[in-house]
Amino acid sequence: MEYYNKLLGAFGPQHWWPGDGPFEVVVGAVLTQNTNWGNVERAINNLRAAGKLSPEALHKIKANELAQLVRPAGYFNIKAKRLKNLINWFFARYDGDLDRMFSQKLDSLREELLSVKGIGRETADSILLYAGNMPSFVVDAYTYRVLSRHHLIPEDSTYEEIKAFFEDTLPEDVQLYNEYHALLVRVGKTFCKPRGPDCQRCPLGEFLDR
DNA sequence: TGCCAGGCCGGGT
DNA sequence: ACCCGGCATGGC
Repeated sequence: MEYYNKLLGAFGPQHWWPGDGPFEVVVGAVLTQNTNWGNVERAINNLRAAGKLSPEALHKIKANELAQLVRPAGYFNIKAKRLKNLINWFFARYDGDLDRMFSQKLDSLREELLSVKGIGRETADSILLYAGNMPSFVVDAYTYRVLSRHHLIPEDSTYEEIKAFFEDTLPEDVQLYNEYHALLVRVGKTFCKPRGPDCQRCPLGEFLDR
């Protein structure tokens, strides 16, 4: 919580995924896998312009046509398949009804999402938190890098361990999880580059090793 | 120009 | 149980 307050004080609210509706967040969560958000926005704009930004439209569209629309997001063939996998499951299991899906219990819904090919932990947690407003902390490469560089977690921590590190010590608050993750991405982008120390003026303090 | 981006899967040790 | 290559566009 102390780190959260430092980051919030340094950067202010990041307002991630506020509007646009939960379905767009679901789509964005898949498209942003290992990809810059700016490219994801282009892909989403393509979908919107083509009238394909709805569960029904994505259910009907063919994977190869979808791939061309999401091309700017990179890995477009694989992401088109992953989106189709998710949407097919979503209709088979929940009849394309987001409210029904998010009325499930968090843990069981998370397991269901993870069973869809192409939906891993971060994507599942992003959907749960940012689309479903469910308290599932999102871990990503920045989270790991920032925490391990500052020796807040062991180098060999797993995803689930890092997730538990936050969930076990923070109040279970959706808005807090939302903002904290966004702030960790922000501080990671600004100060914790993949290479080099370059941690001057980091709100969490400097680290000396790389 | 090379490196990086809000990962995940599948195959090989 | 890890480790690694593949997937691909756009910005700096």
